[in-house]
Amino acid sequence: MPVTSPSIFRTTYAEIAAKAGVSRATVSRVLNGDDRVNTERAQAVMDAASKLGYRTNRAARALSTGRTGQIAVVIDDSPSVLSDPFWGVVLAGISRVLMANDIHPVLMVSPLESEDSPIANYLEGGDVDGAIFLTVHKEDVVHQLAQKGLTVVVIGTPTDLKSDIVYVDTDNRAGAELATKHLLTSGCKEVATITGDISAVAGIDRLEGYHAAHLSLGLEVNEELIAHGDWSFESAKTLTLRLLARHPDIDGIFAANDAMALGVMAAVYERGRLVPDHVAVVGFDDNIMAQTHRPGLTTIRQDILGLGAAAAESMLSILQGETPAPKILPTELILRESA
Amino acid sequence: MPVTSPSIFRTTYAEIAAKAGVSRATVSRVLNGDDRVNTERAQAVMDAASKLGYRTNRAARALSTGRTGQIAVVIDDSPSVLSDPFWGVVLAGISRVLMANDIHPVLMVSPLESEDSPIANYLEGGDVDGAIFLTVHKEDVVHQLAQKGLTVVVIGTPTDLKSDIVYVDTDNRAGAELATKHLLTSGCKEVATITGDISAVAGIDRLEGYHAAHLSLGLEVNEELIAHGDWSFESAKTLTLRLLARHPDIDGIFAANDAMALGVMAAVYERGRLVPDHVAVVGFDDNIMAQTHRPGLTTIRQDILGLGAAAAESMLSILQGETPAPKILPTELILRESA
DNA sequence: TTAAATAACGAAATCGGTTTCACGCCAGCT
DNA sequence: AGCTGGCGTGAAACCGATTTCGTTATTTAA
Repeated sequence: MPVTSPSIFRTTYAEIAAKAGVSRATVSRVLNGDDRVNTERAQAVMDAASKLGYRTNRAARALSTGRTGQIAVVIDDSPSVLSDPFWGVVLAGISRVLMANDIHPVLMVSPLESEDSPIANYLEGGDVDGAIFLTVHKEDVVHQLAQKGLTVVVIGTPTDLKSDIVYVDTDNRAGAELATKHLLTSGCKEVATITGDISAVAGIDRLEGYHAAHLSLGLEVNEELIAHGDWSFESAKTLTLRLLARHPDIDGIFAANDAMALGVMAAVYERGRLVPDHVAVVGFDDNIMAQTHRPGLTTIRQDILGLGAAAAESMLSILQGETPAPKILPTELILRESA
Repeated sequence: MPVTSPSIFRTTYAEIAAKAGVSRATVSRVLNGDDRVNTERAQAVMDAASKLGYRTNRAARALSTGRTGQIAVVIDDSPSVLSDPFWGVVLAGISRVLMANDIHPVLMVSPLESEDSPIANYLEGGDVDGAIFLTVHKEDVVHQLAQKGLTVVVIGTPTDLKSDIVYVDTDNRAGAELATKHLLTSGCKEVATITGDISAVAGIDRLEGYHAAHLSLGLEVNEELIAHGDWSFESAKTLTLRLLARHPDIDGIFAANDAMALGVMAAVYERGRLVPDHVAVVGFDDNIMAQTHRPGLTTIRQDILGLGAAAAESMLSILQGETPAPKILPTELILRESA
């Protein structure tokens, strides 16, 4: 056993019990807020506990109660998802809420391909009380895990809405509508869009918002102005070049996320045109890139921190035995120079 | 007790023991690779275990061994550190290595102000085998924790090098030297620098690199060309405006990180000058902003994923009873348009 | 005034692995 | 032949908190 002793000092119920002159059972009762204990004794226990610097041994508690006080946060790192600042902020939101409730997030960065990948296996192992999924991995795997009794919350709307999986999401549709309307009502005649991945619900919803904006303003959508990207800077850049070549009169573009909006702008400049003078651009997310880019990107801000917090709250709520409804968070138009 | 039963199925040693016709002790020995067990029996145990879908109960093991198989990853979220993609990637690196060793990272996003903040308290509680600190919080707090027996690894060089705390870092000095040399040897005559926070070692080291580059080329450093920023876009922008006003002949600027490099560029444009034509700019980090910005930012790439991985490896190494040396990771110059 | 109910509390079992200890057995030694 | 030394194994103790189950002591109801 090549192991050094982690010489961290711990006091146990036994010591507190001895010092306070009660049994371990009573110590447990007091420390867990059971009010049926004689006031003086309770006080004695509290005193002893704080004097001895007691800290509960979570492993022991977990073994005894079957609750670990830990929630897995699962991130699919296909290429390198965490390099997107978005997820970092979501993590912060989750962490904040969980920690406030004395629950610890266990980070698992790894693809969750199949039902018997190491992660799935671990999640079933009962070493966490639940799992929050940050990107919709194989949705069916998540389902299977839920089926097996794992408490699950996903961030992002599931494809299969009939499933009763609890989720939280940004109001992508309304946000996209807001963005598109802004372009349409601020002088643009020909507003194109670069969509995200259309196999993802977020991608679909943001496209629907684009449609909805036209509809509510009594305008027709020209299907030729819709180009299907994949959320990436590069895809947006190429698609925009193509769009502009075919439709030189385009004067506004809604990109389904900020990274693509930057790609759009890069393309616009490459064609020798200016943002927003010739082509106005609106993005979606409001991440740092949107703020530091020149010209500043007009975009839809989602409450990312709130998204994480909401997911954590839903998780806690389920763990309390409630059945929270899905939460859809509102968005906000942030005006900068690009539109 | 407002609690639902997490109905996850578990099999225990007892069941395996029964099925294989041995004692629990033997099951434990087999499953932990003790080779002193009769081969046939061992095989029987293995079969039974896999047939029953055994998964070890980490809480039970932790209680028994005193090792939890968990490492805290502590992030100071003063403003909102996680919105910097840098840390997300570090996290991924840590996670990858740890998971491969069946150790789980527990995320703690919270300021670690004092020795008795909730986090410090938790870390002392022994519910993790060690802690990796992502931004150097109050360095003395980390020391105190180490003193109390917590196994500690920090990312970033500590101010107090005499302390024997294990750390990993990027070679900031060499990277900065590389950046500055690139500017000096590609035609720039007046190369300024916007430093990072000089109270941080990374800030100091990158400034030293700037000096070293001049020195090794036999050039004098003009102290007036050094402006002290705080890593932020804004600080760099204001400082650059001031520098350019006072020294119009500046034709190259090394910014101590990418965010500031973008600030520098913003300022340069605002003065009506062009990058790299009039002023060449080099950053440090190579984050997404560097890649998506126009013009592309020439910068120093650090191996961020490797940084996290190295930290995790050092942690594992300490846990094995070894005493790893600090690791300093090399950097690389990435050429784009800005210089 | 007595029986039944209730309150306060401790002894002991429990959660599921790990580890010490002792026992039986066989090989190798004198 | 009689010992010593290992080896393989299981019984049982143990980690620390929780919880059931009784046992007293104190009320309340009859």
